Amino acid sequence: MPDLETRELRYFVAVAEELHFGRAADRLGIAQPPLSRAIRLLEHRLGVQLFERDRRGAVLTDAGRVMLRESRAALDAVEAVARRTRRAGDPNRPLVLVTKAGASHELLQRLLDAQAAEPGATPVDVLLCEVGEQAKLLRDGHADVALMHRPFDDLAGFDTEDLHVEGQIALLPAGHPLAAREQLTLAEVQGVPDLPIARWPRLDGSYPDGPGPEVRTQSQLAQLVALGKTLLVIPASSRAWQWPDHVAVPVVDAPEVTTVLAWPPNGHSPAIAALVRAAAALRSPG
Amino acid sequence: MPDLETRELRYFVAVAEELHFGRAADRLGIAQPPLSRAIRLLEHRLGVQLFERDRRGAVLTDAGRVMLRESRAALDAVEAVARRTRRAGDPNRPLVLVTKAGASHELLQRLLDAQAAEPGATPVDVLLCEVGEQAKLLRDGHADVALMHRPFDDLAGFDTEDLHVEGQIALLPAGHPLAAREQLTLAEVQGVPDLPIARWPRLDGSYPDGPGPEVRTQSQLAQLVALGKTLLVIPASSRAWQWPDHVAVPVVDAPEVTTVLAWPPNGHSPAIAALVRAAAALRSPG
DNA sequence: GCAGCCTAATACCCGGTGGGTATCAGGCCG
DNA sequence: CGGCCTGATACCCACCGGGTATTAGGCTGC
Repeated sequence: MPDLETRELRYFVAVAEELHFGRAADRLGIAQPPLSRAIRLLEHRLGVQLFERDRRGAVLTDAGRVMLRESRAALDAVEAVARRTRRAGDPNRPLVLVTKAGASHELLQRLLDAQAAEPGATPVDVLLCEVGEQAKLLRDGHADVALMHRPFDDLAGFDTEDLHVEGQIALLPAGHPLAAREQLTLAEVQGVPDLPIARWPRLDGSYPDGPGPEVRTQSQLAQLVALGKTLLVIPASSRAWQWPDHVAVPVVDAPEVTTVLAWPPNGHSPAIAALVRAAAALRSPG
Repeated sequence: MPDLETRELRYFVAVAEELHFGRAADRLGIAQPPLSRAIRLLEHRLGVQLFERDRRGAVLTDAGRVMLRESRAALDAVEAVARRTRRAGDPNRPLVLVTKAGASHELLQRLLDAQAAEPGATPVDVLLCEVGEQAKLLRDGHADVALMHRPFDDLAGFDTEDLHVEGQIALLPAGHPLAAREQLTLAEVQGVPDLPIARWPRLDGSYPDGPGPEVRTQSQLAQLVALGKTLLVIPASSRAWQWPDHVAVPVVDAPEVTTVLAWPPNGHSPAIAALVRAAAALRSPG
């Protein structure tokens, strides 16, 4: 049985995401018949049915869902080969550190300063991305290390070093009754009917049910808070980007948030190792 | 720039491992000229030199070493797609748990019993492998979960659950002077000139320097111990497979060994989740 | 109930490219 | 200097991945 080719994986992923052979073929820039044929050959080779063909398109079987998950990981790994190899060929390549736009700059600044102070330190490029994208960028080789937040981010499959632990605060409009409180509980925060908590997309892109507005990016969220449409529970250090007329109140029983440095587990490059050392040194005495 | 195909990765890995185009072509079952061409196209597409061509074959550049590491991971991921998808299509597939041959059966037995006791438990197949192979089998989809040992095994990239912590013992011939002691230290054990400690291969397959015999498998080792050629420092629970005329003495300052359950981080299948729950429950009251 | 559509599947053709064979080129060695 | 062992070049072929045209089968709506 011949091995899978990445082309076949890309074809499968396209169909699995579109659930429609025609649109998937469009997206791939090929015609529909060869795509249908490729998928059926794939099913035949694997001995597994991946789609239930329906008049209205196609739906994934259980095996298809497994394959989709695995295929995405494999394609990221293949992309990472190309990216990391190219970057390794560049003699004075910088490290790429990715972090959420809007997260605290203070910790990052200290980390960069500490690392730059070491002799022969590799320069570090900082890449800002939207919430939840760090893991993908790390996996597909766009970035070398990431600042992430437990328990929010998907840390599966990475090596990590804890940098900082902090509590969370609620961000409220200044005039709101709760804004005068010294502290709040999660129950109180979740029970405010006029300020429902915004909903973030899940890993698969869908949104949980609930009254709050759907939100994809930090800037959307910032705007909604400015409009007084929602409230936020965020790490204390993120207070930096609150609007002038908002108030931060500690939420005493919210889970603690740990800022971690994460990197892909394979073969520690010296540059990454040095950065991790700097990070570890930063934490213990500080 | 077209994406990398797994065929190209396999070609590259073959050459990188053989460091010889002719032998690599042999191994791949193709002729040498197309292989040379494929590699040079690859270098051209990536814009990176991967090999220094020498008369006596080829040697890897720095970028080539990066690519080799990344390629192996990517190929494992692609293989895992096929394996896991096939297995997902099998309606009553068992979970495959891999563990080192020769490790303690006691803990494993308790784990299997605990899991089997739950209603609707998935059957579990046990796969035995040689030292250090678990990680690869887990990565390429041959196994679903593994019993591994920190700090010995390569746990990078897996989710883990600690199961058991224990000290280590030295295994000696019964007649040896140190066999009469109540306990030993690492320094004493390493200083026995007539019983040098055996050497295991590193991750890349090479052996560290030293006086002890080179060893690849548990059975080789068992034989050497039986012959009185070497001594062992091993987790206390592995005492089970000692020969009749050998003696176990605790090594007080040896690092503690943690037995962990490890599994690939992507999308927790219910079956794995149930096994992990059983494992966690096993640990806390026990 | 039949016409029209929207889906995926089938039939068939074509060209690019991956692979084979034969050969070349250049150092090391005897 | 001549064998020889390396990778590189030249050239050819056939396979298969992709395109176009068409079919098949439902659901929808008039």
